[in-house]
Amino acid sequence: MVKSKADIIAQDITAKIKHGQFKAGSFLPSENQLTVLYGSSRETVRKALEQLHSLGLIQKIRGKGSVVLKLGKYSFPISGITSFTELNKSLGMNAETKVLKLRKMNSLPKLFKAKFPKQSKQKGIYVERLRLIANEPEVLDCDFLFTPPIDELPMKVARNSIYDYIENDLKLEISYATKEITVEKIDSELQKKLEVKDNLAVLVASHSFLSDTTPLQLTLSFHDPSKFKFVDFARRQKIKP
Amino acid sequence: MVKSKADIIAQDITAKIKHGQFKAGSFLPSENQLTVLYGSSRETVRKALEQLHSLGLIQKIRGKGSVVLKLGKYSFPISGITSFTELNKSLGMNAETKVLKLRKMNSLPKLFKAKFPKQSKQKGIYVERLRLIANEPEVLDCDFLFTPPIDELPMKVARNSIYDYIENDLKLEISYATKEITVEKIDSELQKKLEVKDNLAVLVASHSFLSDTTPLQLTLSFHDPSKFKFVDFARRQKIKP
DNA sequence: TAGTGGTCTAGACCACAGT
DNA sequence: CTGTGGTCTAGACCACTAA
Repeated sequence: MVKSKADIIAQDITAKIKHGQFKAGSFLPSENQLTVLYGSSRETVRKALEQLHSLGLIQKIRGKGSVVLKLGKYSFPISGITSFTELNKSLGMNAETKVLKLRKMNSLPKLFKAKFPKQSKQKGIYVERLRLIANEPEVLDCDFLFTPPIDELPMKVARNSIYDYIENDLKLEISYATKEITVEKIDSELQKKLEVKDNLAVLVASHSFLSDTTPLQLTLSFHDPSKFKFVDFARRQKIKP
Repeated sequence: MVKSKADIIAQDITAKIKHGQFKAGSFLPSENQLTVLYGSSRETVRKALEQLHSLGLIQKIRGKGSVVLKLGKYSFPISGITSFTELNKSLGMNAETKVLKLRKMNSLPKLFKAKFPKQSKQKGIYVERLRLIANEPEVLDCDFLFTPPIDELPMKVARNSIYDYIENDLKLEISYATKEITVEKIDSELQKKLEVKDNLAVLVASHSFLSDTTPLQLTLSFHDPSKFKFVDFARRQKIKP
């Protein structure tokens, strides 16, 4: 995935915001100034700013300029498609991953059928991983990776980052996902794995796709309710149902 | 809020997708064809398509075209900033709203202080509303509307749509919000209002702002866990933390 | 080779803030 | 009035897909 000029500008400004070079509450240089600074046209600068705008890093005010918004610690990465490994790194959580299961299968495991009833029989790889933070269970991730496009999944990859493997080794482009968050009753086995008191867990069910719309993966993440937190930034839609 | 040419094109294509004129799994007309169809430049058409892309209605594939994605019933409106009233209308839920409290206050109610500790003392209007679907309690919404910009809130507005009042009567532009979803223990009073068995509720805490970054509103929504569902569409970020 | 989307440009005009 | 962001355009070149 090659980065466009607009992407580079967006990342550079993001970095400057993060490092306090552009401070929350103050204005960015004007679009014309950025045009000069980065040696590009105004439309290109505007495409870069549009990215920051939709992420909630800045607010554009007509006639005045672009204000840097103050962002909560978590407001950045949690919504969107971000792997546990990436979150771990960027938040410095020092988490641990235990791989409980990893095997190839010729059809969709029963566990998934309730949440993804429309999936036809399909080969794939099933991975079950427990995530611990400070030695306490936090999330149980159950993944089903479709074959194709994923033919093999080395144990080492499961212990580290599957996304990293898919993007950097297999050179596939993860593009989008649908997610559903609900609260579910869980059985005693799961309750034991997560070490929770109640028989409830927060379930994040997601279905992710490559950029050519090929289905890539189904995931069921069971979270300890007392530790679960989902942070989101949203803009008011112009397009309404 | 005036609509740009790109917005109109985006809405028109969205409508055509909804009405099956452009079918899920098939390709939209090419950008050049849309250029002719709408009598605009290609960049303008592309800005329209970009909106549909980020909403998850289409996927653009280089060298081939833009595919219409099939969207789940709920995938459209639920994330983002959408009022209960709007959701109710678009999903045909036939919901009912009971206003439990409505009064002006000179400082932030205690209830909010835990979730929004950084808010200074501030005048505003407190509204507490119970939402029922099929005569069963679904959500308890507690809102605090800052004064200014909101000076008055007629009872009739609280029973109907506060967002509609803010946007259409007061002509204010609601722009963005931060949200946080957690699972919380609730007291027996709240438990009674929601008519739930467990002493747990899903809490959606949000802070919304006008387009000039003026804080507008704090909301705490307590959901019956067994009925809670949050659906999201996400794209993989180019900009990473 | 022809058609698709991806990117970038230089210029134009507009609406709005602040002076 | 000047400077800001908001919109639109026409044209250019590129990378990719499919025949």
